[in-house]
Amino acid sequence: MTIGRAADEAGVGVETIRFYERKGLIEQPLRPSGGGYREYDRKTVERIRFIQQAQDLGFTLREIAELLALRTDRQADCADVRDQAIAKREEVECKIARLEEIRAALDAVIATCPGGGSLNSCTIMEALSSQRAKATAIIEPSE
Amino acid sequence: MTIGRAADEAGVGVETIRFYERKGLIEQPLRPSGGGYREYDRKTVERIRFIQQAQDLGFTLREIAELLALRTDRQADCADVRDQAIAKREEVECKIARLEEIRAALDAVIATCPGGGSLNSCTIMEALSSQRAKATAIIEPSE
DNA sequence: GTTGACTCCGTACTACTGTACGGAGTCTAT
DNA sequence: ATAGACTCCGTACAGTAGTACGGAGTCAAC
Repeated sequence: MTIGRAADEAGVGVETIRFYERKGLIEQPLRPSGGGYREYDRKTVERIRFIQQAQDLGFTLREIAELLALRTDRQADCADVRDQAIAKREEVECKIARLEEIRAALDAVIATCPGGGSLNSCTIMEALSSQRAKATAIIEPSE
Repeated sequence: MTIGRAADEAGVGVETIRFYERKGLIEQPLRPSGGGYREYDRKTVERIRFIQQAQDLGFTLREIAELLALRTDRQADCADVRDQAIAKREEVECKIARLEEIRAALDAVIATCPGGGSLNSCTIMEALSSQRAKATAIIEPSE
């Protein structure tokens, strides 16, 4: 299998494979002695699919590299992977919480906005110009 | 006020101010004729605070530049700002939904994980190695 | 009048995940 | 044997939001 074929099989671009190689996520096959094209195998394609799956779950390439390293680590056990997944869940949870804060703050400014008229009386602009340092302060004006 | 003082007042680094200047978010004060330090005023400090506030609400610098442009636009009205806020809310909503999907998928893999033993029987690794293209497929195994 | 702190300015680098480009080599089909 | 498609390889660029560095200029205080 040439790189182009492997890319098709894995559903990524050729450049993406090269990028993963540079990043050490997948090994670059040796070029046949005497020149010619590198030969990619099915395992590499599966490895790329693994990377895509993990990305879908929110793992960064760096984290995926760790997961992949575990795969070849004889000492590694399932608990290591589970720990990673739990940590990632934690992280996702934090991001959600932060975004929910932002959403609430946006809701608050939208709700008080008259929706028309000059910018001088725009409550959103006022909120942004306020001295308060935190967005959360906007939704919790009592201090 | 020198740039260092302005940075302190606004709660950012000197380099951040210079960066905003390069990006056109704030205007660089003219250097006094004959050389010397640039003079920053209170308005610039407030502009920087505005930027921070808007960032806290999830706006990118590019979007903030637009909001700032509206500020000096005589034609602009409150509805323009409101539209921006609503669009941003939409966007935040989407991000939350996507993260909730990821969280659910992580919950699913964590739940089925035995939590110990060899990697060969690790259900998380299996899930990542599966042929399915989407993370959502993991939480909805019926096809 | 000199020391130390600060500013000015351009450039390069950080992290992240790729994408694009260009010239040379190689493979396949006709 | 040659055209067209593909590969190889290094390098540069995309966007986002800064941070770091180094040498020269400037300012205030002692």
